[in-house]
Amino acid sequence: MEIMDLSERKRKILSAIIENYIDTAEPVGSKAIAQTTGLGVSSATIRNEMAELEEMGWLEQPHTSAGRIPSSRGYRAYVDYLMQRYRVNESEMARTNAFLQSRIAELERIITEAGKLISDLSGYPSLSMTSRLHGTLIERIELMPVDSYQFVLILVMSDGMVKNRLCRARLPLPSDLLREISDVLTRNLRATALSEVSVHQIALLQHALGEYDFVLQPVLQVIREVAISTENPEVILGGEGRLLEQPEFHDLDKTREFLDFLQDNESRRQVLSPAEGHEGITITIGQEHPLQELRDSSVIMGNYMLGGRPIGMIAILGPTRMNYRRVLGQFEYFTNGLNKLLQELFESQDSSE
Amino acid sequence: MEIMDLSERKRKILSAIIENYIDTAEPVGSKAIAQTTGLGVSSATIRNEMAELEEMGWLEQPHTSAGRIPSSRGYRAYVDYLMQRYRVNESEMARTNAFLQSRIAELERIITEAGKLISDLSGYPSLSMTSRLHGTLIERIELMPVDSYQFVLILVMSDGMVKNRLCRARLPLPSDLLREISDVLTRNLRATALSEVSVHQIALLQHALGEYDFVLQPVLQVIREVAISTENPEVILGGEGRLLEQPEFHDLDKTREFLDFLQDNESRRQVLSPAEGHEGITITIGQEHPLQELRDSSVIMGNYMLGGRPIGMIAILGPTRMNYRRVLGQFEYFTNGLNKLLQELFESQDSSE
DNA sequence: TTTAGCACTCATTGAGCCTGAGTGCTAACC
DNA sequence: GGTTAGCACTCAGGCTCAATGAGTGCTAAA
Repeated sequence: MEIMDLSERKRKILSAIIENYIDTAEPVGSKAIAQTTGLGVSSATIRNEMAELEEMGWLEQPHTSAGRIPSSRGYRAYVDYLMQRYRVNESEMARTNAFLQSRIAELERIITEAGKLISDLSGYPSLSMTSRLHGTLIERIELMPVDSYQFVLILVMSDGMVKNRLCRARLPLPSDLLREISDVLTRNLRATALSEVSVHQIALLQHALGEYDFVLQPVLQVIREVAISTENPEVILGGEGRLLEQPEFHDLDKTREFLDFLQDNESRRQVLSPAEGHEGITITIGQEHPLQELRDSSVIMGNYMLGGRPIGMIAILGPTRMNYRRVLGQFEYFTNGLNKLLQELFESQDSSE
Repeated sequence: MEIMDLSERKRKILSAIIENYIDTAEPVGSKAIAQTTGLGVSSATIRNEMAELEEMGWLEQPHTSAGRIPSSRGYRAYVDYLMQRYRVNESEMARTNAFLQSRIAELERIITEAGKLISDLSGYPSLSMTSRLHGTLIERIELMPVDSYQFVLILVMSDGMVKNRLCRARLPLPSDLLREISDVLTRNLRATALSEVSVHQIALLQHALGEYDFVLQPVLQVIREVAISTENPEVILGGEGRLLEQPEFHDLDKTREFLDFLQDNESRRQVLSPAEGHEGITITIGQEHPLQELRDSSVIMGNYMLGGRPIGMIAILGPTRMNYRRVLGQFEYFTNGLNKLLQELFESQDSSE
């Protein structure tokens, strides 16, 4: 039986139960529904309807003499069909816009900062990950003097990503020499993917640099590190403390177990796995998630693309009783803004090539 | 009465009680002490000693028929005089050394990463903060091309700190033009403190850059942002979830309150305040800390210096029952390594000027 | 000075009971 | 046929109360 085949009244009752349960975290009784929904029928009628809704699998009962709580299927129907749109309020808009306008132009950081913001707005913990794709190439390598023995190594990638590192030299390096070395490095390594720097190239460089070949060591190390972090992106967890605000995490032992589980980067990546390849927003509710550990949780995930390539993901984690309406509203508002920003960025990049 | 005026036996008993309590988080009884310490006296004797220790203020009793727990004063004596050194084990050494050798040369990051490591090793949450002092000057400003409309702005400070930002231009900027602009910027702003860039300098630059003066906007913005973050350093909290592993945080409401308190950056800075100006390691136990919120907690703080200037702080947060012996051992081992590394860095910087 | 022994205290635990919220069902009503 | 009032029933949560046992202080003897 599809949700839309139900009577208007049943759907109203189901929505009311879900929203009430989301608010209170307590099983919802027939009396409360009769009073609050204004359907003009008695609690007995509601009881009959509720019994049917349970039989059809939209609701569950923790024990005989308790009220009803939504099943995963109930939440799913709510999220997909019943829920009304949440209007993001002034202050949420303001915070989001201020964030987007600040244009923290390093992509890595924009995503992790965005995770914090989302966690702040929603009141649930968030996960965020930047996935830099293999397509990006070395654009430039520059060594800039700090003092005569120290220099900053700067690696610029074709998509504008920048890595820098402070290095010390065995020999004094005057700035014009550094500039020369930078040119040699850039000429040899430009347009190479990070993971494809060849032995041949290295040998050439070693030859070209002569007694200054020691600068190759940090250069290659940075390249290796960036390549590795590209393949094993770190997923950042923020606002974990907010979990405690949810009554479902009042069981200390379980909560600790759950937080332990979230400590591990590999686990975090698996939390995000259902959204892989899905553009836009993905939601998993309760058991829908492949991970056992998340059977009592829901995850709202957003995948961000730049010119067809995935560049990052943000997710919000909450109990299945999460406030889908509000959180989705906030998430969508943010996602739209960010995507517009990314779009602009992409177009400007595009038009200039 | 000073702790060292006590009899050898009393001190042994006090140590044993503290260590037992640190392990179990349960009040310690006379029988347990009689059995485990091997003093060869009966529990009755221990009882007499314990009663005296309590009278002198080293111990407390939660209620008449319970065992004893250490007072703040007791912990203090333990930390200052009684505690034996903890020998850092192989694996802890290995992790610490690997970390230090990786030489994450950006100071900002070394401190925050260090916070994570310390939290991992100790099992308690950690705070970390980089305090860049006002002494540092602009060393160089470089604009590097990404494509014809985009460039990376790189700000290098005299202490090797680097900030970068991806910028878009209104006009195409060929690379030799960018190089020229970089030279103009660097010549005009070099050796200026971030907070002291003058209106005069800006006017000069504006004049010199002509129609390309739009690049000034991002440059000045980055300078402003870095200046602000210098004065209001962010204190980073890591491993907050580990608090839950401590039985003293089994009271959900109090724990949530505590975590809320730690959400605020200003509070975090106040947590670190007792270590300000103190080189080396500072410990506050229970009520010793000026903050009311920390009356049941202890804080171990380390201040890191480079050439006489404070450059960062790391702290571990735990219940007063924290395992001082182990944590201090780990903290000291790490601090020594980091200080040696910083020392080297400083010397090399020094010798080259 | 140490110890054995005893009376006492009190947090913790579990059993038993009560209460109230909520249900399902039935019979009457519209 | 749908709706409702009413009633018997269920069960989680909160309460009291007694039993348990870990631990203490004190005293008298070694």
